[in-house]
Amino acid sequence: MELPKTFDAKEAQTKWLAHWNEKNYFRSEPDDREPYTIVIPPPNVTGALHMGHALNNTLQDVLIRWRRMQGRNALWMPGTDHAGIATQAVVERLIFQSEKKTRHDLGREELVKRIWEWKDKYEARIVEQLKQLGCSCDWERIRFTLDDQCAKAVRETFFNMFRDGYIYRGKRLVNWDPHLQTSVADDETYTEDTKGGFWTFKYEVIDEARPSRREKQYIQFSTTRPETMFGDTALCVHPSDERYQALIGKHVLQPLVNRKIPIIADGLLADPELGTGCVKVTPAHDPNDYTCWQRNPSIGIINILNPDGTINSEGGAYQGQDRFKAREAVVKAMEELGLYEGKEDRVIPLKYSDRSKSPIEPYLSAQWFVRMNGGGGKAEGGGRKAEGEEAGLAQMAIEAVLSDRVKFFPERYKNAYLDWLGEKRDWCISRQLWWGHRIPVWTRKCTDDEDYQWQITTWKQTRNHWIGECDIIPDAENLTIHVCILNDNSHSIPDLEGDAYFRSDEVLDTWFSSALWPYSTLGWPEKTPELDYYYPTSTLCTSRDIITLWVARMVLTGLYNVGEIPFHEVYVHPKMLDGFGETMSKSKGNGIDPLDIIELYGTDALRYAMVNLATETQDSRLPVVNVCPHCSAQVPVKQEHMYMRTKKLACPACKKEFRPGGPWPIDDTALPTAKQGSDKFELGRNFANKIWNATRFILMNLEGYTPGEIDIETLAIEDRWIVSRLATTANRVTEKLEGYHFAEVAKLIYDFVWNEFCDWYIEMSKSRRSDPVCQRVLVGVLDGILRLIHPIMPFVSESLWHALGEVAPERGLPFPAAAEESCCIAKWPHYSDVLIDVGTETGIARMQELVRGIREIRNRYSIDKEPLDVMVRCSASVADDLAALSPFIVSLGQLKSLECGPTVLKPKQAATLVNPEFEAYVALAGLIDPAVEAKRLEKQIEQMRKTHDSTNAKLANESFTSKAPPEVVQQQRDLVSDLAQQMKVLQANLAELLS
RNA sequence: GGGCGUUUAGCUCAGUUGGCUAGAGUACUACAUUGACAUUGUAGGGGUCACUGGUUCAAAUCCAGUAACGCCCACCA
Repeated sequence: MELPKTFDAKEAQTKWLAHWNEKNYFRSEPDDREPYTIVIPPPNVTGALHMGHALNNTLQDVLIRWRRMQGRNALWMPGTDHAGIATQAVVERLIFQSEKKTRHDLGREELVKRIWEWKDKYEARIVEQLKQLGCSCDWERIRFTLDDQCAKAVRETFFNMFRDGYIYRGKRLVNWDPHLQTSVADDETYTEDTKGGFWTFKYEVIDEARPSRREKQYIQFSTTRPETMFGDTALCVHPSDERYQALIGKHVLQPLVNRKIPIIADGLLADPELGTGCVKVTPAHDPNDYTCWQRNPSIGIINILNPDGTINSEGGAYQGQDRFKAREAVVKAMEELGLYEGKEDRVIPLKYSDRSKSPIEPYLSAQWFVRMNGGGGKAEGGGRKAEGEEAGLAQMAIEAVLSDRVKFFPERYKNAYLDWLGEKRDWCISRQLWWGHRIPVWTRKCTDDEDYQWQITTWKQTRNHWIGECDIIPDAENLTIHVCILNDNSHSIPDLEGDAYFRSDEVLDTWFSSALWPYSTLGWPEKTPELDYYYPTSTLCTSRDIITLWVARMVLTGLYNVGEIPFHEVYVHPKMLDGFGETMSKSKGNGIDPLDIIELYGTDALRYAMVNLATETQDSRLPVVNVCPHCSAQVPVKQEHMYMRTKKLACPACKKEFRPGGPWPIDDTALPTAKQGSDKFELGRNFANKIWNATRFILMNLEGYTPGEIDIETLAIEDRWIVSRLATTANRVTEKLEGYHFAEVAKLIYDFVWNEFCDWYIEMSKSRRSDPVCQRVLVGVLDGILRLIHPIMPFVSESLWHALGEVAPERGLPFPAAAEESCCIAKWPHYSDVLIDVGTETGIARMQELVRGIREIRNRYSIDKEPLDVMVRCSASVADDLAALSPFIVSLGQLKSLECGPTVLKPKQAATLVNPEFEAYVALAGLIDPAVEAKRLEKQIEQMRKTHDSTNAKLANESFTSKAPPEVVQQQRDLVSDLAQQMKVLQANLAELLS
């Protein structure tokens, strides 16, 4: 049997993807085994997967494949996220580009239809990419956060929270676009430095004790937005600002609307260093003032704007004026009143709407919230409550982590989670969008109080009987009634609408449905066998920037809805940065397309690189080069190529032009685009090829292979060694996986395969080609390697698994067994500690040191091939060990002769190798230049002396010998005596050279 | 401004509870070449562990401070 000379990644990917699919290996259904479950962080359907996804999903697949091999019933639940604003914005932009139509031109139904079409296309693309990555998801279970089942879960959650009083109607400042008359999400806005002003005015202080006092007292304050003055409900100073101590608690007169407003102290709002140190408070039109009002609710809050950006009736005479016109008018009026103190020009960061490019107004608007703090307070008996729910939803989620029921890896990320939840800020769940779960609330604006009362009575008495489960939130202030019904049915909606209850236009925050993901995907609210079996899931694997938005909310809703945490462990992986230490993003144009990498290096190489850079503490940089599409030369990427500023580059090698690689929005037909590459991926590709060729070699030398038990007692030392190293490695790999130390897993396997198995064991096996024991060991170790490598590099391992299976279907250490039909379902290796033998490992290490020393001397004297004579002076027991390995030392060191023992004669001209356990003399008659060799020896001795003397000095220090642990002191003593011994040998040799 | 990180070889990164002469990969240099693998092999050079103090017999490692960088959150009337 002979394999091709190199591993063909593309061929293997095509072949095994189809094969695995056909065999249905990744299907999981509840059974008697212990489950291992991961729900995928659903990628947004906004576009293609990027390297962050490649990292995230590779790590999940490693965990899933590993656990599957361990015999767990492994389910990786796949799916995608509708991603509200992000998706809607992308589709809207595209429609506008191609058809010059806005969403208002299309209408809600048409836009949503278009987005669904978009979703179908991109979901398919994402699934295809995940498959290309080798992800072993149970694809039959794929879900979407906006599908019917998720909608059901959303509806159930919303209804329950509504009924339990966790959902309430509240006011909140939103970004209002007066031009489009809609609110916009934060990420739909951009901030631009804009010329503005910094005006200083004064208000008159009302002296209540002596109202007739002649001399009026004023207080100055500054603002960038004079027109909001009608909405001022306070002035604010810093509590420790000495200038204003006497004024705190007094009132001033707002002259334009003749309102008396207080002077308050708030250290969070007022900055004594800025302007006059006094600031006006306009809660309805400024986010900071708004939070100030929340801290000081007594000051009140007044909205002065109409939805179109004109001043409303609160502005008195200014009603109807546009806000910018009003600004000038206000300044003029204040000036006329003698209350204007001056203006300086200032550049102000101003928020604009992405869509209309017009300035955003912070605008007070009614929204739906989920209460985070305290019980809902509405559930009377009957309502099912999770344990600890009285303390509030946030508190439940906090305690789940504090009690270690949910564990974070690395642990430090639990701070981010706890800090954020600790603020217990209510969660605004309504969004003024069209793409998402529509809020299941119908609202009636009642005509008068009588109507309002009648409606409430009706609800209580009759309507809820035939509409099904429903609940209401009455709003007496606005004579409004909100109804939430659990299930739409044939008569409920017409009935409601016939009675002038109209459904909310708004949709839910996209995180509301994501928050239910771990159990909505398993069928909740139905009591499915899946929910019972797989929930709580095992591991959540995510990136740190959504610990708050997503992880915290999953824990919270999981406890509320299911009464149980959603996952036991949260693994937070590092971020991938570009070569300059910046996060990769589309707008910067510094992203890398995983499909480029797969194309150039293969999936296994990509996966290896991802695992290898998933270190414990650090984010990882990934410097890339452009691979010239003409000649494949590697052209480094420079920072100025980012933001897609560089449209073309000339290849320094072939002088032809190309476009730099990256996430370009459109294809350029005129100029070929470079693919991007990196040596990080070469490492993985080379490694896959190394394993391929090691297998290739083994398969070529298996003539006459018979399976059989390995008796470790009678094994040759090198066999004993590699078996011991395999057992050690496998057991450590398992440990590292359990702790999510992915990079160390990659390294352990790489080192074992390359530096031990290939570099040494296979080399040693070459002189024993037809030895059945050696064949069994080779096959057995290779078998273990393929299993170990499979979670990281599934394709190459599967290819080799099948190739090996043809020749050696029965194999194993120490007992042979029939190999499984696929590496996917092969048993994860675990070797008994009996196989580990430290003594043998040190014996081989000594041999390796000797061989390396001989090679070094060969190199130093440029002796290519000529066989050498080597004499090793050592103790009798070391001599025995070396004798057992002497054929290998002779062949690996290309020796003519090797003599070991306590009393060997050293030759006159020899290069010396020293070691605590032996001295080796490599006979080099006539080849040594005594002067050069002497110089080298002197240098070596000098270095030894330095260490020797400093260590000796340390030992002479009594505090060291008394305070340091005895084993450390002993180590140092041994070091000194070893060095002394070795220096003696070298000096003797030096003397002989010079004589 | 608050929080969390990072700073070790030209580059990308390891370095467990402080303890042998600080490691790997890559790049570089020299040599090798038909027998598993040039996606290779053998060897070599390359480090004031960001800086300053402190604790300790002993600091890359622990503590404090400084500087630079990154991320998250808040904010600039």
